[in-house]
Amino acid sequence: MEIFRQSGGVDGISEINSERTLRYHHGELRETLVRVAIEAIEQRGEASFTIREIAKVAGVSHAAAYRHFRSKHELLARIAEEGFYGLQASFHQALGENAGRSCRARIKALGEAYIRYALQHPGYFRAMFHLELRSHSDLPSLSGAASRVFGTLVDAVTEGIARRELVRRSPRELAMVVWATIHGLSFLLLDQQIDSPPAPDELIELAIERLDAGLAHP
Amino acid sequence: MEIFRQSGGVDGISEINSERTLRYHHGELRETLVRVAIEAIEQRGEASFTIREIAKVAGVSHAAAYRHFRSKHELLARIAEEGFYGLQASFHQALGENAGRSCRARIKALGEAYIRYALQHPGYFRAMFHLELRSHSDLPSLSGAASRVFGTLVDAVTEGIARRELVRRSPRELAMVVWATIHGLSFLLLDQQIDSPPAPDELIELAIERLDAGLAHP
DNA sequence: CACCAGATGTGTACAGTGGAAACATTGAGC
DNA sequence: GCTCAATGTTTCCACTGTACACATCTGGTG
Repeated sequence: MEIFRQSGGVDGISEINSERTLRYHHGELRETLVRVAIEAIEQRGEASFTIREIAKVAGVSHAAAYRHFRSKHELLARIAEEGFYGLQASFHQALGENAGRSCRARIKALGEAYIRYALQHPGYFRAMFHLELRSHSDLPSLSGAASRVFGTLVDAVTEGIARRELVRRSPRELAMVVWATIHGLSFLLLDQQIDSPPAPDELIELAIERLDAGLAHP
Repeated sequence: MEIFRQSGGVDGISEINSERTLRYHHGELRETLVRVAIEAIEQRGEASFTIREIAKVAGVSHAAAYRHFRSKHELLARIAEEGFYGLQASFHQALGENAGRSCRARIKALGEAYIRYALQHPGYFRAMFHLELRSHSDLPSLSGAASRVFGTLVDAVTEGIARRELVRRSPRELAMVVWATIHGLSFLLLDQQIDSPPAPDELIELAIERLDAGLAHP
C-alpha cells in the first residue's frame, strides 16, 4: 500500500492539488480522477487501484468520486472506452499513412499500431481488457467502441481477401487470428512474461513479418 | 456476491463437507482449498475469489486457510504452479503422440495442446497468468515451472530451424511469436471477447494453420 | 497405556475497501 | 441578491485479508 504520496508528489503520482489550493469545488474532478487512475494502473501494472487512493491524490474525499461515477466499475469502463477511441485513432492514422499501399502493408501497419498503442498506453490498454468489463455488457457505448475497432481490422482483411492478397478464408475468422497474434504479443510484452526480453522492436518486427507471411495468398 | 451456497451444493460449487460431517481436522484441507478456489475462478472467470468464501465452502473457518498458505497470493501461486505442471504434461503428451512426425507437425501439436489446455482448465490457466504473480518473482518454483514449459517450445522451434523446416530466425524470438499467437487466441476465446464466436475448433484450426504457414521455411 | 508437543482449526480484532445516506458548500441563472 | 441543482464532506455499513491468542486433535515417546 501507500504507493502514492500526498505531499509534493516526489515520486509516483504527482500531487494534483498544487496550484489550485483548497477550493471546495475541484472544477475538473472527473478528468483528474480518470488521469490519476490511469497512472495508478500503469504504475502497478494492474487495475487494482483504490477509489480512496485516487481521490486522495486528486485532493478530494473518496465519496466525491461517486458524484462522477456510479461505481469503480464504471470508472474503469470509461477509461476503457476512451482507450478504444484512442486505439481507433491510431488505426486511422496508420491507415492514412499507408493509404496507397497494398492491403498486406496496411494490415501490417495496423498490427504495429496495435502493439505500439499497448506499450505506449499501458493504463488504457489494461483497462480495455480488464476481465470484469467484458463479462457484463452493461455499457453499450463501451462494447460499441470496441466493436468499431475490430471492425476496422475486419474491413482491411476483407479487402485483402477480395484482392487476392490474403488466403481465401473467412474474413472475420482471419481477422481474429490477426487480432489474437498482436493481442498476445502485446500482453506478453506488457507483462514482461519473457525471461530475458530481446529488443521489443525487433520482436515486434519479427512477429508482424511472420504474421504477414502466414496470411499471404500462396 | 453469494455465488456459493452452503447447504447441499445445489448449483455452483458443491458442498465439500458432505460425508465427513464435523470432524475438527479436515484431513485434506490444503487440496480442498485449491480445488474450491479453482472452481471459483472458473465460475466467475477471474481470480477474484475470497478466502472467506472458499473456506466456507470447504466447511472451515476462514482463518484455517492461513495454516496452509501464508497469503491469498501464495494460494494463487500454488495453483499457478500446478497449472504449469499440467500444461507441461499436455505438451509432453502432444510430443509423444507426434513423435515420428516433422517439427512443424509437432509445433502445431504444441499449439493445439496449449489452447486446449486453456479452454479445458480455465481456472488453472487464469491463475497462471494472473498479473500479480508475474511481477513479484518471489516464488522461484513457480517461475521455474513456467520457464520449463516455455523451454519445451523453444527446443521444438530450435530443432525445426536446424532441420530447415522453419525460417532462419532467432529460435527464442520465433518461439515467442508462436507463444504470443496461441496465448492471445487462448485468452480471446476464454474471455469470449468475440461478438459472435464461430465454432472454437474451427478458429483454432485456422489459427494453427496460419501460424504454421508463417513459420515455414520458404 | 498415558501423555505431551506440534499440527491444525476457531474466535476475535484491526485497518482498509466499495458504496450509501445525510448534510454542507458553491456558483450560475433568474 | 436569491435560490437551487451540482458537487463536495462526514459518517456509516458490510465485507475483505491478515494477525494473534486460544482450542482441539493426533502421532510418537516414556
